[in-house]
Amino acid sequence: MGKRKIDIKKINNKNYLKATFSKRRKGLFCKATDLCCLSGAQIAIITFSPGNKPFIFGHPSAETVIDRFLGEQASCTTDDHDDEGIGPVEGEEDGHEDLEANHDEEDIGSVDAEDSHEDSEANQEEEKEDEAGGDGEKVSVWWDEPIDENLGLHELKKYKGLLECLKENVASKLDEMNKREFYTKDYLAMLNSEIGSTSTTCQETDLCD
Amino acid sequence: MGKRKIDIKKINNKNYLKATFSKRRKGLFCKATDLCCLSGAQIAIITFSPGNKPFIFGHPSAETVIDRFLGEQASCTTDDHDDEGIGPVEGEEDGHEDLEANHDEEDIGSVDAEDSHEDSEANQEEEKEDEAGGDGEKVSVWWDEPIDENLGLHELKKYKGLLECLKENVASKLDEMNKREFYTKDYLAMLNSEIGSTSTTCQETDLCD
DNA sequence: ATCTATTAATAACT
DNA sequence: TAGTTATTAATAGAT
Repeated sequence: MGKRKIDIKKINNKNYLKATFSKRRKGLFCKATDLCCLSGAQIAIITFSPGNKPFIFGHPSAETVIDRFLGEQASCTTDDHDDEGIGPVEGEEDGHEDLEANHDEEDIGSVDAEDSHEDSEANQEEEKEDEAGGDGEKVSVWWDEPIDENLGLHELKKYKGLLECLKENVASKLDEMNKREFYTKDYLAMLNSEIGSTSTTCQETDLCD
Repeated sequence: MGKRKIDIKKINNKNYLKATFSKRRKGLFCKATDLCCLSGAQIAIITFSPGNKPFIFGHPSAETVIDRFLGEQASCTTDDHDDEGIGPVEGEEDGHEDLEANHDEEDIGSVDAEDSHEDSEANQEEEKEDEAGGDGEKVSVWWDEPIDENLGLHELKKYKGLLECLKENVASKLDEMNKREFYTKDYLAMLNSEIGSTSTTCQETDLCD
């Protein structure tokens, strides 16, 4: 999708590698957000960059989705190939509702090691990839642009749109399933508190620019 | 990117929802694969569709990346906001090498509940989304198109390209770090056994068509 | 499931 | 290192 078609093979140039990883990770997380907003799907993405820095995406939170996955895996000891270690997920707890998140409360939480802007859920943090040596580890949640750096109206608008999107998503889910209020507790409460506006349905807030 | 710009908001039409989720999940996994191949990053994606079916992507395997993430998280009990439950990942085990996968052996393993083509790592499985009721659960790994369905030269070519890509990726990593041979055991061995060809660098094997 | 008009992502450049 | 542009890639709507 660039000015020239590139081969999907390992990039050796460190600078190009870093730039490409950053751009494409951002694009990946953006795609994931779109998918969450459009379908209400639960998605977690764990990425370890070439510099070994973790970048996490999660809706409703990485931990929630991971726990659910691991939980289903654990309860699925039926079929096994041979020695693949962990079996697949299966029709466990078949009719498990929609927002299956038997957790306490975490969200698209963001934690950061250098700055400390742990405020909203839909956080965006930019991690400057060091070198492959990878000594400084960080966790990035939901995109880049640390709030402290590009802090401005534009960023806030993006957050707002994102949160509103999640809000609508949760609302839809609840309406659809009409259960699991604890889910709302975590998000709608947060959303309403974090943002004092009404509704933007996250459509034109250029989440992916 | 379609014939008309759409709002990124919850889709209510069930059929459109399913179609969109399928298409976009495929696109998401494709993007993840590209990123893995290009940068050598470790990525895991856990998705629960609107029908509550899990679709898993992982390189080198979902479990590997998840374990690494959870491991770093566990060893990072330093900073904590308040009651967010789980803290972030931090500069733990700072200089941890590249292929940090203290696991036994799993890979982009694919497990499936209906078919049973547990052969290669870079597996692609198509899960027909049921309805939101979600009674039949499955695990999908790396794309759709179950081998048993579209089984053909085209699919094999795609697998081949994908595996070769992973192979090159692993090879690059090893060359770069020169350690963790167990990693190779899982993949290079598999790759060499699964595919009797040479090298395709997964560039023109249209992994994302 | 395929096809195609469009939009969106991004490689190269600045 | 962030922004711009030419192209390619993803995909919404239709078949």
